[in-house]
Amino acid sequence: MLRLSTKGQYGVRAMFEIANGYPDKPVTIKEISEKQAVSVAYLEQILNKLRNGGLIKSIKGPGGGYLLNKKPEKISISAILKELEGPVAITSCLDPKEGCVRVDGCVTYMLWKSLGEKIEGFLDTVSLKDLITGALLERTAGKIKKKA
Amino acid sequence: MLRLSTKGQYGVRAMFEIANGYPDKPVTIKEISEKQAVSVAYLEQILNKLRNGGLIKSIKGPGGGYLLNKKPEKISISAILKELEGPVAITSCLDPKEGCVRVDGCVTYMLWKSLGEKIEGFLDTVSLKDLITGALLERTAGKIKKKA
DNA sequence: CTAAACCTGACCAATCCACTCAACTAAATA
DNA sequence: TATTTAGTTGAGTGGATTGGTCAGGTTTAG
Repeated sequence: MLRLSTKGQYGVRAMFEIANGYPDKPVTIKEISEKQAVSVAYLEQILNKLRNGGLIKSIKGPGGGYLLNKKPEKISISAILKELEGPVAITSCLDPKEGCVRVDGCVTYMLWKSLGEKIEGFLDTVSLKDLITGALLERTAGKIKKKA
Repeated sequence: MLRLSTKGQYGVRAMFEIANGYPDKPVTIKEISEKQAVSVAYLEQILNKLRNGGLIKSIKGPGGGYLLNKKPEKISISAILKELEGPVAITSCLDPKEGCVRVDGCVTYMLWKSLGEKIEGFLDTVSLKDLITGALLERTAGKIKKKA
């Protein structure tokens, strides 16, 4: 359950590759495609969205490619996923584009809302830099492990 | 992103209705259907899975219906959702039925793994009883709110 | 001016979702 | 034991979404 689509997954991996060129070495689609094993055509779709969202910028012509638009530590996983897949919305009631029809379902409403907030809270705290430096390993070790 | 299917959503709502009959008043599919606005035929599928999973039991014939198999506080939302939709698996690499093909993708692997654990951890701590008593409201107030 | 590189939109196969339908079996009660 | 209530099972289906591809642009450096 709660599977993330490939767009989101590939998007994060692509951002990771682009981050490796930070701050001034443009990374081409072809490079990303080869390193992450995703087709160029599909990557174009994904990178286009990320560019429109202001997370990356592109340089055309020979020697061109993609660059981060902000520092890696300023780009959260949450921001990447939101650009590609919209906000976290466990249920349709919680999707800003839809809404809650049944009012007496409020007990479960709070449940899904809480879960969504928890997920978003977590993704907000992880940045591209954390991905690069492997900071996630330490963090999760401290936060998730139950046994000291 | 990360939408839960209706099976999971309806399943939790159905369990909530059945919990209202705990410990000995069987709740019929029809009642659940009416109160939760879900078709009888679809509920049959859902309740069947939950019964096979040992979360509820059924009594046939007149006066029959569905009953919880355990105390409401012993049934977690996590257990309900797992029965209906399988384990949390943000990516296919984390699905026990599939697996990780690319090894160098381990940075994102940890990311999705951590997220999955966080989600599961949360769903484990919420029980049907919490849903009934509204305990979720207090809990989330304490856990999620950042500002004291 | 041409090749490298990005941009755009149409298109498509396959899968999954959210159900419905039809027919069956088991239990209770009259 | 006949009837009725109620759960059981499996197949089927229309529509939406996913996960891409393809063809043909346009822009820019050299």
